[in-house]
Amino acid sequence: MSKKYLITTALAYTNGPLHLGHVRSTYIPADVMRRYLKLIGKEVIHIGGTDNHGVPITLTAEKEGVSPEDIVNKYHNEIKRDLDSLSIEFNSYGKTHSDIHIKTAQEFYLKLKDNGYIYEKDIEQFYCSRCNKFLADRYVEGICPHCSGEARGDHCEVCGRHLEPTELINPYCVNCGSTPEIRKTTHRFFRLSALSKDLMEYIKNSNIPDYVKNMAYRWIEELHDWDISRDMDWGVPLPDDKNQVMYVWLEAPIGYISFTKMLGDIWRDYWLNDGSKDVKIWHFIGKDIAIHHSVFWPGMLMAHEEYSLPSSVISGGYLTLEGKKMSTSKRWVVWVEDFIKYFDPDYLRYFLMINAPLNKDCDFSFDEFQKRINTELIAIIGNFTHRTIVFTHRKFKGIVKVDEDNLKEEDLKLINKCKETVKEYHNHIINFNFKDALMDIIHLAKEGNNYFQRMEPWTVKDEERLREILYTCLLTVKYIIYLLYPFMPNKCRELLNQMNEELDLNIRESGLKKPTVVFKKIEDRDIELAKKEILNIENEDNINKLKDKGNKNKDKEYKKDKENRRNTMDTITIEDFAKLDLRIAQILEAQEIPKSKKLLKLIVDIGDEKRQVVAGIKGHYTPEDLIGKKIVVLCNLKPAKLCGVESQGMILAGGEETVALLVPDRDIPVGSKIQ
RNA sequence: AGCGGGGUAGGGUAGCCAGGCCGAUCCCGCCGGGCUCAUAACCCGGAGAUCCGAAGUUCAAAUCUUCGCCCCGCUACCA
Repeated sequence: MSKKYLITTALAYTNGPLHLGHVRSTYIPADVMRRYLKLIGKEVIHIGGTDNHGVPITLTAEKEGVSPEDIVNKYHNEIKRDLDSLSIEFNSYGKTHSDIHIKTAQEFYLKLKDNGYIYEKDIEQFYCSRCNKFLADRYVEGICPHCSGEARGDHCEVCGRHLEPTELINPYCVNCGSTPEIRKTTHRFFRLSALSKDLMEYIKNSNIPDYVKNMAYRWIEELHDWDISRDMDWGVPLPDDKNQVMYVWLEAPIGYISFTKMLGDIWRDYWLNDGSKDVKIWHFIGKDIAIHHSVFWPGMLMAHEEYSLPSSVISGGYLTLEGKKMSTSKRWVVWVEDFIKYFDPDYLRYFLMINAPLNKDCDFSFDEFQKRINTELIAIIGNFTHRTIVFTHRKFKGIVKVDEDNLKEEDLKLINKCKETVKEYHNHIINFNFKDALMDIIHLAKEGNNYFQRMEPWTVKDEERLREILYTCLLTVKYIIYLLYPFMPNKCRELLNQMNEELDLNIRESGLKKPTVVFKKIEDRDIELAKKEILNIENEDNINKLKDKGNKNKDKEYKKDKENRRNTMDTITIEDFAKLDLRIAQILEAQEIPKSKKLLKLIVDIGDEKRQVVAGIKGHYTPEDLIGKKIVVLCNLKPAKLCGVESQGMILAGGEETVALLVPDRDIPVGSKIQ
């Protein structure tokens, strides 16, 4: 094994906080690895940060009427807070919108230029004269010339064909709807194609997982040069043309280097490739950016010539939520911030790592989460550690130590199992098989339980023998804590604290604190509550299950709880109410949104302007019913996109099975304020 | 549509690349028994799988080949 390790995690994009998918595919595995390497005495640093440039951030900023910096700072802080809340630790955590990064990226660019990898070429791009800017591919939509379907930028949504954006029929700017013109502009290109042989060789010899390799090979077969400049002003300015910025995918990965530089001169030990270094660079990422990290980024590093190439790219699979694809816009997502209000962060770390092998897609479901925690972690591992500590405390008030030479065969058998488990676990971790590593711990705890059962320490009268048995159990507990620590650092610290012990594989004779339950069960009610409040669903099945159990008290409690929550949520002041801009509006147009089950798109007159509002009343009202109706609209609701359609307000309606719109019972003018 | 992954007992999942050790692994669930130190936990035993379908290669296939069916993800902000 190498001595030094540089672990990086994908730079989070600062236009939203973190959700469970992010942490499962990237941050938790990286932190587990980091903690493990540190535990076995390696020099390891974890470098991360946020990616702050690119078009989506400028759009969000425009929408919210603030500067891109404001958006970046807001989400940078939220993302870091989420990472902290899960005990994901960094040696350095930076921002790409920072002096050190901009300087590093510009130097990198100039080096590529000096080495002959950058050239200029005129290209044609859409330019929106109303928005006054060049439009990135995905901000132009139009009709596909092949199938007449709806196409976006360089890709047809209907037939799936790749298009040149300029081929689009009736193109329009997604932002303002006007027809963009084609303008010439001079872009910088990175001579990636010159590197295809070297890249092929590099990938073949690297430790990148096979399926990433396969993807990369296919990519390299048709390697094009890379357009690396953009006509906009939010980003890292090109050092040789201040009117353009670097394409984010060129600039962002350089952040791994910039943020290492934040640690001072030691950055050279990790990045400079002078042939003498024994450093492994591991990039933890989500599978969507595997190509960037296995082809583009190594290509950049090769062209630069001074830096080490990644040793491996660890590409995490995707997470679905309750069997369905996550979607931030459809709000089918669990944010880290919300999750940890209900459950222990260490439980999340455990679950996400044991649920499936890292490279596979898998599902997060609240029921599965509860089951795994209660029946595996708590019933097997937690039970063994707890029964050992409680029993020892009762008998001896402290940790007992004995001479290992006197131990019996059955004792040594368990201790041997501990030692074997350490080896197996090690192999699993360094091969990124986190699930298997956790299974090793479960198996060890099962052996522990088995031993405890067979030895029946509660019947043993001979004190010396009892000490031996408990010593064997306590030692096994220490092994379990040691191995579990990278996954559940806080719970393990708690256990060690109770035992008055250190994080290692020995035990000392010392006093035990009065044991308390460290791994607490997840109750059905917590799961129901979380489902309801996080996912916004009431799971009738599970509520029924509670009833079926005949546990009337629980049922009553649950109902009471529910009512309490309703009541506490209700009281607001008149000032709160005054924040709502509610007005009488008239529906001018209404049409169905084809892709959706519930939504109608309405154009409403709110007095001084017309608004597009999306309403979830399809099936309850037909578009014809609605036109001309006067209704109530909440006008100052933050705009949102539903099923891809912008909604600039909310109409008021009530009811569940039968839905009714709120309408004024006398005729009053459009635009009248509700108060 | 293209690309990637996958279909193994009630639910998850290992094995498949390097065919025989597979009369198929492990975790949960289920059934029976035991124990009472422990968070209704723990321990022992058991039942339960035409390894998606069809054809082929082979002395031998869950594992290789071909065809078909089905699921999921990516290709669009997003790991």
